[in-house]
Amino acid sequence: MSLRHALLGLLATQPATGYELAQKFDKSLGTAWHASHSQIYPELARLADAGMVEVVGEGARNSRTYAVTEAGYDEIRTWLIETDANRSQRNETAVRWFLLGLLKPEDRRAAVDRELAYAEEYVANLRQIAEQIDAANPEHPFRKTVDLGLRTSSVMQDWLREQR
Amino acid sequence: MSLRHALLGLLATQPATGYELAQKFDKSLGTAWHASHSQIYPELARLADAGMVEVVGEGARNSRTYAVTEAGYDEIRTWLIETDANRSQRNETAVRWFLLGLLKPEDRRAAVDRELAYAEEYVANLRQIAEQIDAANPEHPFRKTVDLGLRTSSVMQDWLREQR
DNA sequence: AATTGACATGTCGAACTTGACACGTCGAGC
DNA sequence: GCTCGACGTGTCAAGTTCGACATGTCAATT
Repeated sequence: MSLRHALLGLLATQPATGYELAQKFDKSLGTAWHASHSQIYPELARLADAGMVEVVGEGARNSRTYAVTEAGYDEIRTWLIETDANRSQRNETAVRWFLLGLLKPEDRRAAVDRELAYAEEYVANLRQIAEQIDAANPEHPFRKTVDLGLRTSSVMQDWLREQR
Repeated sequence: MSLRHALLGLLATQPATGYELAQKFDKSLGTAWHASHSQIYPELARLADAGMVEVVGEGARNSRTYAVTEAGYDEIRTWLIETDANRSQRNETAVRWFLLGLLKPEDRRAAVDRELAYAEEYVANLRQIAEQIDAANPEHPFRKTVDLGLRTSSVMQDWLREQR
């Protein structure tokens, strides 16, 4: 179950409320995994039961801020180093790109242009995130992942242009 | 529901049995979507009910070969050109890479080496597929997707090496 | 003749995910 | 004082996916 580790990872970077985690999923980890609040809250409760996270503060509007415990950090470490990765993927964009070759040239062009427009948007978003991180803390552990995203996006954009 | 379109896409390339489709999911489309036979058979039946695929042959061991109908091809086309992509993703490998930055240097090294070993394997597999396609039919609609895979893999390998 | 392994299809329960519904708080602007 | 929008947590039904169980065929080896 990656949701668990994704949550632990986000909390390891910085303590947060369930609400904030839901936002971070879309903002930073969204390329890798998506989860909505209806999954996040119950999973946070289970993680707290398991002693992997703990409430470190309560704020307005009944909010609870969680942080990773030692046990939680161990869980991340074990998962990354000792467990075999589940390589399962689900990427609708990739399915679409796969099927591009089945279309007639004029249809393909329309589909490719759509994808290029989206890619443009996506890269702009990544650049913005990169700037935000650089301004706040260039040593942020996720900074390098943003770079990876930018590099692969560049390859993908080139490829899409060739498919027009 | 992308499973449906993934199946239609694979069948559009070449008629196949449910069993063959399950293999192709791992072999070619596996990077983009995974589905096991327990999903594939029922979905094929639904597609047949909807008139998007039809049985074009029956072989040994009660096997049925399906092919895409005109209606099925229309469905692919409409999906690619007119529907908005669902950008949701689930990629455990990416989650792992994201969390790499949280590890201590020596731990990170171990995790990165694991990932590099897997990437090596993955690229070797892609190269083999590329050769097979080139030998059989270099114009195969999926050939270009294999190239994309190779290019992005190369970027990812470079990135992983930098994280050691 | 028996065994083994790939071929081939199918079902079912458990687990996961999504999207809608539900409730309430706080701050800013009118 | 009221309204609106963001903040914040929660549940539940419906749909999707996974893994295990189940059944049987065919070809090649022992």
